[in-house]
Amino acid sequence: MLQQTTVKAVISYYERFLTHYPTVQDLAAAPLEDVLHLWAGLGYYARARNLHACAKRVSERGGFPNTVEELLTLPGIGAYTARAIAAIAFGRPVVPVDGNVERITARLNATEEPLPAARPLLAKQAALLNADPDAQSRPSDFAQALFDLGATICTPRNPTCLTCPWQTSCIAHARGIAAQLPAKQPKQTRPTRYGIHFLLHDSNGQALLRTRPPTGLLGGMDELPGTDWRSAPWSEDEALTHAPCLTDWTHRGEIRHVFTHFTLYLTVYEAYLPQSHNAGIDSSFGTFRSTTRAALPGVMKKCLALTKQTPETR
DNA sequence: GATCCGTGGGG
DNA sequence: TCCCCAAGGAT
Repeated sequence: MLQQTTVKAVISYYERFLTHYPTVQDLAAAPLEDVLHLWAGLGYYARARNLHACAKRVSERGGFPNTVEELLTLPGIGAYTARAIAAIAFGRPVVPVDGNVERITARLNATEEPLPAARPLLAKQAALLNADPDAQSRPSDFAQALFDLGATICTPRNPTCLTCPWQTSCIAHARGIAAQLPAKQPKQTRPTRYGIHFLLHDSNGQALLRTRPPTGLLGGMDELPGTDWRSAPWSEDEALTHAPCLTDWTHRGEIRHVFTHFTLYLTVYEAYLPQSHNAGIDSSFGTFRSTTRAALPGVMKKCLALTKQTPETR
């Protein structure tokens, strides 16, 4: 959960997750659908799919591997997580390299090569950080101390070098360039995409929902039926030709959602099916289900939040 | 190596 | 409002 996600955002999800799945066997035995439901809103949903697959592997092999090499073979576990588990759970003297450790390392060594090209070099330099026997004897404490140093002192902006225990050995600080490191490659502009989605209620308080393909963007998550997300905006007439059925659609509003690599604007139409008409909708648009039981990503929760809202509350 | 993959908070 | 960044991994 902590991959690319802040502790604050994770905590409530983590606690709820462990309540449902106290052991790795519990997680391995759970349907992926339930796992995605518990993950909904946290983002990077491949992590949930990988964690579930990982639990199955661990359960099948009768326990967790305790070496970096074996951990690396598990789904969702890469160079960072393998070392974090090895150090924190199994006391192996390795240094997990996350964003914090990359930043600390770049500053200690005044490494000016920009990310991401500098990553292999920073990994080699970071592996030497625990050369001190005291560090080697407490791999878990040392790893977490590095995370905390990066989170509280050696921060991305305005690092508080005055209180840093490593100030005297930091080359970047000596040169007065700590705050500028690590350098980063300029990023490309984020494109914009547009889509239309339809919120159709039946007479039982359920909504028309469909499940996205198992991999890729929002893989395995649920959504309101709608159009593709394309670079050109949709006209109202064109949009309505993609509706699940002919009925009295109300333009309910628009939402904006920023993904990692594009910004999305969605227009939402809403309608209520009369009691006698909740059949005859093509299955490609989904099925009528409870929205509270669905695995809805943040972008779809925004769409649902538009229902019956007045402009003043928006 | 470059891309793809969410969401929330801080400055 | 906008940009940055977060206990990264897979393809």
